Amino acid sequence: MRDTDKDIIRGLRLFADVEADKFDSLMMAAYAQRFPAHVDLIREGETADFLYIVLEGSVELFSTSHGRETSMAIVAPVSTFILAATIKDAPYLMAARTLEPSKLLLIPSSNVRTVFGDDPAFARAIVTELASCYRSVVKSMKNLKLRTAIERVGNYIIRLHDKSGKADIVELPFGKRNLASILGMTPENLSRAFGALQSHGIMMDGARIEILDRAALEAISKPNPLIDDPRS
Amino acid sequence: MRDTDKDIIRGLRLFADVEADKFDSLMMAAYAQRFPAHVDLIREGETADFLYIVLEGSVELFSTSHGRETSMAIVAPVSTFILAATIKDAPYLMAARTLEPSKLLLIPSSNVRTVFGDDPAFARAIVTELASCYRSVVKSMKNLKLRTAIERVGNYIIRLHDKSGKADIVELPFGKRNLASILGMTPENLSRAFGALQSHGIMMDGARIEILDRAALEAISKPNPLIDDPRS
DNA sequence: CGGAGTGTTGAAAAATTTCAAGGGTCGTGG
DNA sequence: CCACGACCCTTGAAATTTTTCAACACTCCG
Repeated sequence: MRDTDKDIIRGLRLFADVEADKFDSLMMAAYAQRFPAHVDLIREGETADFLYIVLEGSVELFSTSHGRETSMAIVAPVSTFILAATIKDAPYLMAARTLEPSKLLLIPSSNVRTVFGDDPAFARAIVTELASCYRSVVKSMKNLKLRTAIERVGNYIIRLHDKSGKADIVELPFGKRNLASILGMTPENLSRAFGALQSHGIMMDGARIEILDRAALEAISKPNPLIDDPRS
Repeated sequence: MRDTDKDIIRGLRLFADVEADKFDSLMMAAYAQRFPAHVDLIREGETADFLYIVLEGSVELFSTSHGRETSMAIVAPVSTFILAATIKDAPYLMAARTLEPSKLLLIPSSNVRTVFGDDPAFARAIVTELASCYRSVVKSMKNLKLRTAIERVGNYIIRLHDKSGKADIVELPFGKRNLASILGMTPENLSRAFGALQSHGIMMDGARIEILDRAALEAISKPNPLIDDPRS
């Protein structure tokens, strides 16, 4: 692995306080690799041989059952995925594929578990990361169960707006088909939701969204920090 | 705390390998308490002062947003709840109330975090428990997003059947109103789903369900181990 | 004996999905 | 370089699912 990669990884909260020799032993076993877009990385049901970290690009986590498919999450840099399966040495509950050309770090699960046992700082970082993942899924589930389709779309736009530093125009970070699946609806329904929201403070133009009236958007979306706030 | 309680707790996987003095320091700070049915234990947004463990009875985790409410999970003995908030010292994302008279163990969050740092065996147990919780929510979410209402109800019955050791008659462990919310539908819709399933291998009688034709029930429910299997 | 809470059923309303068609973009191969 | 096909997004209309509203039976408890 290249030293520049190593520096980036060292900077992650997950590894920040890991002892030097433990970190080196993890990195020795790990390797960074580039993948083209739309490549299958893992399949549901396989056992978790590696912990993955997205360094560049983005990865879709999705699940399938009897002919239906749904996106569970999109992982952007810099984040881990399938940490829980790695910890439990259990089969993946979600499949993963690249959405765009991506650079990933793969660390053998057994090494992760070993260092977890040897290095309390790493253990603490792992458990914090896992707790964050858990809370993130809980928020997704609240989003799905407590909101209508239009509210979900509206709040998604509000979050984009916040992330952009309240820019006048925000851009969808991936295709509407994927977004629809993440938000638990069909692409057609997402299209109509965007249409409906144009009377409530936004103006769509392809993947670009102009925020004209944030207050109106909030009025119909009813944001809730305990669902939307990425901190907490 | 009574010694019999202590023995029960010592038997939990979470505490099985904890060093004796660490365990005692946790138990010294903890207390077991009985609560009547339908008592609010915690509210969303409060900070996580305690880790809870259900010793007897059952607890509903639920969430609210702008006048709507949904059940997120029902916690049966012996399990923890709100572990992630405890670890992160963050606000609860879910509220909790007893469903029936219950006995709970409350351990101050700060003690949990301290022992987590001091005792590698406890750290490992915590992270395993948390990973299980995470995987459990992911499965719930797959259940919601990949299945129709009838399939969710059918698979719920199949799980009950399995848990009972394939008894001819199984009993719903809590009210249909709660079950409907857990399964992401209205009580009316659950009623109709039960009705529809009577042509597919079951016979309802109040809270009792007779399993007449497991194969027919599976045919319409399409079970999937990566959603339904509580192990894995 | 009320009265509250729970579960069921029917009918109407609303939300969502499905099906079908068409416009647009992009990349590849002729 | 252009044409074609593949894919994505949008829109309309119909079908389906789900929710809502209303009424009613039943049980449990005070």
